[in-house]
Amino acid sequence: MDNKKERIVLSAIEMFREKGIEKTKISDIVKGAGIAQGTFYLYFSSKLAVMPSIAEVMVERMLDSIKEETENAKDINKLMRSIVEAVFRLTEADRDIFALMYAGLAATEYMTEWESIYADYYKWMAQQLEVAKEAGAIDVSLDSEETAILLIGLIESAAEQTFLYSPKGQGKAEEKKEQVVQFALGALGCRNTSNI
Amino acid sequence: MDNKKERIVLSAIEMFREKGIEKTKISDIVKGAGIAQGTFYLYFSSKLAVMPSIAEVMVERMLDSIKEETENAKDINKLMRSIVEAVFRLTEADRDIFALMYAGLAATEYMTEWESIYADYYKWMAQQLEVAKEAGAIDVSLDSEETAILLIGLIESAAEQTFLYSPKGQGKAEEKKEQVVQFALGALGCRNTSNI
Amino acid sequence: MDNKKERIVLSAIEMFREKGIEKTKISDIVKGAGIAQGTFYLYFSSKLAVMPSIAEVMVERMLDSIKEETENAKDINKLMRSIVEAVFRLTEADRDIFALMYAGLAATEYMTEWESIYADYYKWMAQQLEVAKEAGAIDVSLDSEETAILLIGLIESAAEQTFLYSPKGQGKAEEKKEQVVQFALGALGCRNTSNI
Amino acid sequence: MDNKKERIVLSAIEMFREKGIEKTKISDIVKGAGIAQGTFYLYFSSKLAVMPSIAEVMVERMLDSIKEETENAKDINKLMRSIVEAVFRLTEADRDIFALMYAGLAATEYMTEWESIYADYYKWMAQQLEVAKEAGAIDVSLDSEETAILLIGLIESAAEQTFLYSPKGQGKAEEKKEQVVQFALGALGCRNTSNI
DNA sequence: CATGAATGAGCTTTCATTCAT
DNA sequence: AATGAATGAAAGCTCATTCAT
Repeated sequence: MDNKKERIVLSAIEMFREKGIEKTKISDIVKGAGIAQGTFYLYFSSKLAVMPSIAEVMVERMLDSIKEETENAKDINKLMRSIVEAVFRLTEADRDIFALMYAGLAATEYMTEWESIYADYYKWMAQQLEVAKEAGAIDVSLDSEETAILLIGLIESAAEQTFLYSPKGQGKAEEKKEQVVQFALGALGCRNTSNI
Repeated sequence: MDNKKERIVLSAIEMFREKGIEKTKISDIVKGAGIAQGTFYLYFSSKLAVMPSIAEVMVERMLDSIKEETENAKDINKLMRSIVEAVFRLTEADRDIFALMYAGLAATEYMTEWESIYADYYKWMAQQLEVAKEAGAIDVSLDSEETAILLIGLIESAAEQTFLYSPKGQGKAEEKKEQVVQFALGALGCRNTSNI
Repeated sequence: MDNKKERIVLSAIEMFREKGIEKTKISDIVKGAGIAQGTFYLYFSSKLAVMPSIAEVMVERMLDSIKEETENAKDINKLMRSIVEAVFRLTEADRDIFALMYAGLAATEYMTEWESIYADYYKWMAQQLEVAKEAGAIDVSLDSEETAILLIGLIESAAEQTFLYSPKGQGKAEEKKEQVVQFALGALGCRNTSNI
Repeated sequence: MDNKKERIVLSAIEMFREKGIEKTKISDIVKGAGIAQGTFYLYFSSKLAVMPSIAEVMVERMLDSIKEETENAKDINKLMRSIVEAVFRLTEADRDIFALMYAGLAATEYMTEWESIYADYYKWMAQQLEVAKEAGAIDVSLDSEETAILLIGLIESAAEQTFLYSPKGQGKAEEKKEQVVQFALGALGCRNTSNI
């Protein structure tokens, strides 16, 4: 059943996180999934071919988490803070998986699948910006779609820089988050409102 | 001689770019470098251990190229445009190498070397912001160091999104660049000046 | 139904011819036969176990073709020419199948089934020789049975040498055939009659 | 060294003979050759790629043996007897190897290498026929080259039929040999001389 | 009788690493 | 320092075979 495919994906996430991509063997994945070696090949052609499925799961988790976090954020200021909060939190928690997602997708021909994987995420963010525009909170001349993409890229790169690439940056996470929020609000044309 | 080490790095860039990281074998690298199999191990302990050296070369190229491009940029507006221009151009030209750099570093324990590799790049950008502050062109309350990091992350993620992850995004590169410039200037607190 | 068995045999001929014995998988055969993987085992115990059935089909085709070709051959001279003609023609057309028959049978314990598969063929040839003897056309001291076997072996080996093993021998087929006919007639003790 | 290649070929002959082609694993071959698994692939790309080398060895052995056997055969009659004797003897002794040679070569793309492998054998036989012609022992109108090929094919097919394909034919080997000799001499146009 | 998803033993093949030269 | 033939551990992958449906 498709049950099997899902079990492979979840096991792969688990294993990649535990041992890294290079050191994870297909035999590890199938062991974790509780299926036979050959069964793996009925669903995926190689270890890296699992990556898009993993990314899908991760981005979905990310978006769910952000939606939850921003449930009570009524103004753009709070919204942005909540988003940054969620992204930083998840990047820290799953830093290894995010790293391997970038690695896995980048290392392969699957790279251009990114966009479709992020589609929902981008769309949601664009909708938030639309709402903010209607509320007169941000610059109405911004292109919501494109700005959404830039915002997400900005926040993710900051989170990655903090948790993935910086040996000691994690202590400064709070400052970093504040910086990103300010930077983002400025870019959205509502710096003043953000001064508290 | 150190000549040999350099030849290994250049050959590795070439091979990784041609065949991807996974499929590049040490035998390919040494063949390209014109040295013997065993010699590789006198300089690097593994395939991925070459990554930091590759990244160094690439970031250096990137910074050199940006410096050249921004030579005549006298105000923050032009400066930002020039930087975006340079980053987009290089990302497009060397998109495969950048992808593999992220992949290669992310896949390994070398990830935290990123920061030191980017150090000069960050420093240069911070200096530019200082200059802009002194000229009264941007918000003086910004932390130059941190803002530099965010700016670079923002621009790179936009370029990557355009050239690496988006199957057809390349046609919209000009629009994308303009968006990033506006976004960045807004974040720096000088949106109005950027209106042409 | 036995329909299924036949479809397996025909599909196996097709597949072996297309991809060779080694590279033909049971999955290929069943795909070609339009039946399920498991069904194969209801009729044959393995890939090579299909060989005798294939050989039967092929030798039957061969004998039918020879009979047709020799229908109007009234003297030993014409008969021999017609046989050589038919064997060469079929070997050329089905060279790949003959090769794989030898291979398939030789590679297994089924090798000694050859003889029973060839039985009708040998018998028919022996009868022809008997007729020729009665007509005083060939040496009456020959053992028809044994000579039949030798003749068939001779002609087949010549045809194989021409079409299977010789990269460029095919251009010389006409000469070859003439050589074989002369050789055979000589062996049968009727060289002079064959001079035209 | 080339020593290694030779050891692989000899071990392959040994193993194929013992266990058959299908059941012989590359690990068996390398074990027999006393080399490492990987070393095999420095010399041959697959199990079947060894076949031409095996065939070379076998045909060489065959020719050597025939030469030895025919050393004292002064007339065509004795010569033919000696050749048949040698071919039958070797086919019986090495029946399994001959079977696998046909199987192995036939099963692959190496089939057309047969001709070059047999070249020396054909040449030697043609020379013998030339000598017989000069001695007036056989029909001078025969094409030595082509007749040599037919003769070898005839004798081999008879020997194979006797030892490879016939379950109980081995008891009749002596008769078979006599039949072949008579058949061959007849074909060469010297039946009368052969009547003893 | 027929199916075909699942199996997993065991093969082929790779390729990083070594070390005598 | 440099070599590259040889290694062999270990991985990928196949595919004949089974068996619940």
